[in-house]
Amino acid sequence: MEFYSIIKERRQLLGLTQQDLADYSGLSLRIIKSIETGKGNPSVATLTKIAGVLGLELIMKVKEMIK
Amino acid sequence: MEFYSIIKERRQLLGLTQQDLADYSGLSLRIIKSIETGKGNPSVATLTKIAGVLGLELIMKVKEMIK
DNA sequence: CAGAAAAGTGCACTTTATTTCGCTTTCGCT
DNA sequence: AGCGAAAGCGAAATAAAGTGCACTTTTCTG
Repeated sequence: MEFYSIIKERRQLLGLTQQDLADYSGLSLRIIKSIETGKGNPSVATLTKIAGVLGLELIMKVKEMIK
Repeated sequence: MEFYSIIKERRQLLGLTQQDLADYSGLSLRIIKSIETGKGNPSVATLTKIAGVLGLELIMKVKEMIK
């Protein structure tokens, strides 16, 4: 699952509009839109702001190998 | 645990130098250094290149609440 | 169906990440 | 002690993220 779809789904689950997410995260509406449509390449700082609002966390872990 | 320390530890575990990681990921040595010292704010694409080399993955998940 | 709200797009602009150079410092090793 | 490899830092140029505005399209909803 891609970032943008996780963000979009989570936002909708919480009943927030893109404008709400922009306001609460302090990011521009424009960047929220581009990220959710998969056209953006957000920075870690940007993604972290979004994640904070949505109750998500960004983590890096050792990749599971398919057996 | 922060990104940069995970990257650094994983790189060292694999016996790679920063130069190796730069070469394999196609990123500049300079940016590898800044990320590992926590001074960078890389994009998802940049982090994904690094993760790919190190056998790591970047994921976004619902945050666990402390009970 | 009609109107409004939400989502998506294009452009010009500002800010910041990334690159590339070179130099200094630190560390492990014989 | 001294060598070389690796890490850290500075500056200038370039690539790319992020912003704000105006607009179109889609999706609610009444």
